[in-house]
Amino acid sequence: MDIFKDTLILFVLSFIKEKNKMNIEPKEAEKLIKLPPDNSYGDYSVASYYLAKYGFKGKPENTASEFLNYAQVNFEQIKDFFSKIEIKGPYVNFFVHKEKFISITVKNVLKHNKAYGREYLNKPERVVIDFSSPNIAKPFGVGHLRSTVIGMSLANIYEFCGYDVLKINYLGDFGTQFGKLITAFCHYDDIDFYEFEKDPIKVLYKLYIRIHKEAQEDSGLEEDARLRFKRLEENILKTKRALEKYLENLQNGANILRKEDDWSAVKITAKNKNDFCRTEDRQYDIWSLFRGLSIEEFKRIYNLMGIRFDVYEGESQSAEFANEVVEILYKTGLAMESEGAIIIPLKGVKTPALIAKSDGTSLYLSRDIVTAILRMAKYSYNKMIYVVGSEQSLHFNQLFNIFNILKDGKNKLNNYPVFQKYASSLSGKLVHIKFGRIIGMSTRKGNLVFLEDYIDEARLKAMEKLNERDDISNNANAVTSFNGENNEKDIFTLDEKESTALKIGIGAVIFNDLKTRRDTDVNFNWDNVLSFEGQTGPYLQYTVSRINSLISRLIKENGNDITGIIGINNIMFHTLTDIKWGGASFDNNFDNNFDDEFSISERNSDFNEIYLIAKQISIFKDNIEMALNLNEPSIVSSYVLELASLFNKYYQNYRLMGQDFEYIKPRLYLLMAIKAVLTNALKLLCIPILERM
RNA sequence: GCGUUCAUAGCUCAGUUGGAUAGAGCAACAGCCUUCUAAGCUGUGGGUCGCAGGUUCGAAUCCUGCUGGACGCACCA
Repeated sequence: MDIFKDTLILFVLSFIKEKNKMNIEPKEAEKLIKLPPDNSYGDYSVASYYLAKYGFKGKPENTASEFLNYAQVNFEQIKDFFSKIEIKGPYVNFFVHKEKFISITVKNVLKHNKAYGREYLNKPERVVIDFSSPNIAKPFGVGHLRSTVIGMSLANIYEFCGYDVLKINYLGDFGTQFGKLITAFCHYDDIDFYEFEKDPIKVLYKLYIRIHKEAQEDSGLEEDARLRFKRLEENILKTKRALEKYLENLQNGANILRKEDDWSAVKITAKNKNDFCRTEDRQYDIWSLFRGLSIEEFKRIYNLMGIRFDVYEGESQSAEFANEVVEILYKTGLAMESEGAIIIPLKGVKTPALIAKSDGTSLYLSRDIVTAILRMAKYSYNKMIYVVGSEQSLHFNQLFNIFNILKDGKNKLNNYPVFQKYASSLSGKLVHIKFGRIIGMSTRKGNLVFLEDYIDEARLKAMEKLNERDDISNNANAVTSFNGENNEKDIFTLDEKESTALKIGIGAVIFNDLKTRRDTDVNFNWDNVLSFEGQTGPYLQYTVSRINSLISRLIKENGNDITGIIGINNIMFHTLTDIKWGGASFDNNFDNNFDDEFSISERNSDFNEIYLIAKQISIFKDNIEMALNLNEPSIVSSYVLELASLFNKYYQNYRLMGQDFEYIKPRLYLLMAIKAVLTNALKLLCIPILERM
């Protein structure tokens, strides 16, 4: 909340009302207020050219002076907040009472603390976010990293803004490639089952590469793979349920578990492997095992990064109904035959949507149609967001267009009432949040990079830096011989050091992906990622631990004075350890009863720097809103970098330790406010927060 | 060929949705640790916003054309 801005908005609206008898919603008028590029121009300005929309037709400069006139005559109404008005071209610039601005802004943060930035929640609409979505039986590569971190961050932002968010991981667990993998598993008899138990995914990945190569020369293997996949699909279709009935069950909340959810029942060893491979039905069991092991592996990595999903789904779950849906669409004339395949012609899209192959089997697109419908029946969402790379734009364009057609052609589906209800309701509710590719990402050897190796490089670099620092402080000890009191606390145990290094590595990796706008391709460069200076995750983590350390030192030094301060306890003991990151648990406790009076005088030499910090803090909410509306986490990234930079400048230039308590007190509040905003922002970005580093 | 998208400092990117003098970070150079964590801070240099037109009070931003890159374009996902 920015009471200065809100006051100014109402003031402009009263001007519009008096002159042109128009009533405008404050929310709509927000655009009229701009922030000047430099605070020598003022603190807020009214851009008069926007007033043309509200009946002020003349030259912007004339409108501006008309408004200036009004503002001067009615200055009484806003004099509590503003001290001066100036006109400059089309802008009418307002200067705030800065001392007041600082204390109101800082107090506002401390009052809301962990909830700062989310005081006004949006309607509790349900949003499904579909992201990450790796392929099973493959190591988690960096290819899925962007979707994962952008999706997770968006989920956090939506949740922060009060939405009811459902995070879905839609696994790529279906397709002929898995027939190939089963073939490989059965074909090679030199599989090391000891290794398989330890790191099943790596073993499977190697098998896949091996069979892929060999199959190019041996068409028999291709044939075997096709056959095994067919058995797999048959197994799923054997127990196929009727779509109408199934949808009805879903909407009634029936929890229908399928067999693949209990993969742990399957245990394959060197001894019984052949039994599985030879039995037609058991192709399904083999695949089910792969799937289960993959999910377990993915969860381990997500856990490492502080990422959690509400639901794991897979394409295989939609495969069951794909053929039936294609059949319905064909029978009702919504789809047609072309060159033996089934298509849906689309307006505005040249390539018709292909929903079934000429051999009748389903495709990615048809399964996605099913998935969106099943999810609607199950979760009744207001909006579903697919966080998928921009190379799939055409696919989603086709998918969304199909739902427009199903809405227009609703009547043709009268024979399938439940299907009709859901299929026709999806138009306009689906969004494709696309992002650019990572270019030039390869290992030193030149191949696909696994996420874990990537994180590990960053982790090692962080470890190196931590060790460097140890060396420096050891040398310092040798020379000056500290009294040891603070020193003892500052030294990491080996465990702490290792977990810190890991979190720094993760912070570096995640922030590197979230700092640029989604839609631009990311040029990958090891030197960039492994540099922890400037606009990086570690810089932000460092800033937080630095501010944290300063706060605790100040509290320690001024302990007696501080305990007497009203309201500080609630904030002081808001330690960093109780902050969960990535898991998105946001505080709803909006009021800390913080009402201590304080101010920072304009006469102090650090006043202008403090004012700039307060200004940055005050625009947090605006930035969150923008990030939400544009589905763009990088807005939060830019914001938090700027705040960190302002703090670091202040920290470097003004020393607090050793000052009078009267001087320290308001600045201590400021520090706590900065810390609260920084941690709130970093949480939204899934950057691990460190108490010290 | 068609479609989508991008082009801003040597490099990586911002640029408040058409507004005031185009900003950061790396890298380069020059400084700052007996004092709150130097993963930091201060300063210097570095720009025909790909090119050419157009729209208007006003364009890095919108429109058209061109150049160059990325991605996609029927039985993969």
